[in-house]
Amino acid sequence: MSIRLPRGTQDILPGQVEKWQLIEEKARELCANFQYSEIRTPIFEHTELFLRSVGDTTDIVQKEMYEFKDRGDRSLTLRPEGTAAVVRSFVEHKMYGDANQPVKLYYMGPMFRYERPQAGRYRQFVQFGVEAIGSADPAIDAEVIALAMSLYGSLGLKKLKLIINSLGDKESRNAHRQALVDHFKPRIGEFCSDCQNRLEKNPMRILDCKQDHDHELMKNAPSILDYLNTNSKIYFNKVQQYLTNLNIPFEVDSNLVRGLDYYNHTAFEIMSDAEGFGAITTLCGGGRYNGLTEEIGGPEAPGIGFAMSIERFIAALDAENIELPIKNEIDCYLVSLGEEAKDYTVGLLHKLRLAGFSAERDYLDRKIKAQFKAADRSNAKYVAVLGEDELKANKINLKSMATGEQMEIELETFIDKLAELI
RNA sequence: GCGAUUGUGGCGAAGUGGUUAACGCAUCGGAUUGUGGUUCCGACAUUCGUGGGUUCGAUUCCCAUCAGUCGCCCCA
Repeated sequence: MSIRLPRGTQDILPGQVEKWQLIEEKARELCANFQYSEIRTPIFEHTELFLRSVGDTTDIVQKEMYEFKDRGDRSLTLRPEGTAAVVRSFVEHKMYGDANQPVKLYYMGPMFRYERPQAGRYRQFVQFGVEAIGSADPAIDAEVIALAMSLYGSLGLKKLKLIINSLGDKESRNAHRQALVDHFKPRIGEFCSDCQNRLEKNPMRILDCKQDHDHELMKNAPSILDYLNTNSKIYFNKVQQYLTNLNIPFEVDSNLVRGLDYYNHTAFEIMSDAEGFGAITTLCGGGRYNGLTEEIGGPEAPGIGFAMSIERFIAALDAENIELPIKNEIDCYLVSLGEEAKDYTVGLLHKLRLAGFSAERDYLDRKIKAQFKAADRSNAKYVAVLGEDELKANKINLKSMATGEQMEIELETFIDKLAELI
């Protein structure tokens, strides 16, 4: 049996990879306009980093980490998400001392989670993410959200839903937490075992439970929004005001609880509304993480960011039947007949390419008809035919595949002539 | 971790306890001795995910295993 790719991974083949390149290109462009710089961090980190940042009660840490020991018996983990590493790097390289503040970074690369693969879920997947660290201005929350929405918009996605919530600051969260415990505790026995565990560790995540979603205590559970203190309330209102100014429609959903422990204040998710998108609808998730830098051993530096999956981005594009402007054309395909002409095309082909044309020839010793078919299949604009006759006369026959028009050209002026035509 | 479902040529897809494993697309060759998207003709799976069992015989029945797909949990 031949070796197949590991479960939950995928090969991105020609024909698909162009979509990736286009999205990556757009993301970089947009980041340049928004003034975010790329940062590249390792694919793996010390396991400790994720325990401290993502949180050891989260599903990511409890059951999804690709954790391994290296030869020095160190516990390392393939990164399950990007924020932890970026913040680690921010602290490690003392970027809080940089002249430009806040520090605005983006990353793009593979993440790893040990899960059962299904639609829109992989063990290795690619995230594009952004982090703005060093500012607690609600305007930057809006900026980060606007960046994500703009990227989706720039490729034509329309059926998007932005959901936001505020988890408040520490004081608000604690007050809410207490209210939740008081609310659920008397009847926690009626909930699923997960929720029973959550009650003490992270009661907020009970709200996120789909199993107990219809329980009556769920419906009148205390909402975080009622427990926001004045500062948190002002902050959240500002974010909403800015989004409105930017003409970005959104919904507030007080049940939106992001899965990672480090979030506070603004949390948001962008979903696809497209039909046939499958069970997974979240394209992008993010939020504010004031306090995370301290968690990792640095000074205080409030941050916010998001991460989006490129796989899901593409799935959303497909679900909306959006054709991306991708073309793969050949300027000139060289058709040759006879040994001598074939030999000659080796050099001519190279010259064409160095002159800036995309050019190709046959390598399978095919008949002229098959060479034309190959040229047609690969969207060649022109086909140049070189046979014994042409070679003798020092000419080449150039044919436009669109019009069928043909002309005889002096071999010496061939490249110049082609340049005029294209 | 749990559940459902599928696994036949490059792709799509029929099929049966017994021998020639349909068909379509793609590809290659020819009709058209040097010209593309049409048409016609021809070629193209010692083999039905892998291992084991039942059987005189298994691609077809059973078991296991691996893999894909979808769903639950959770998430990007």
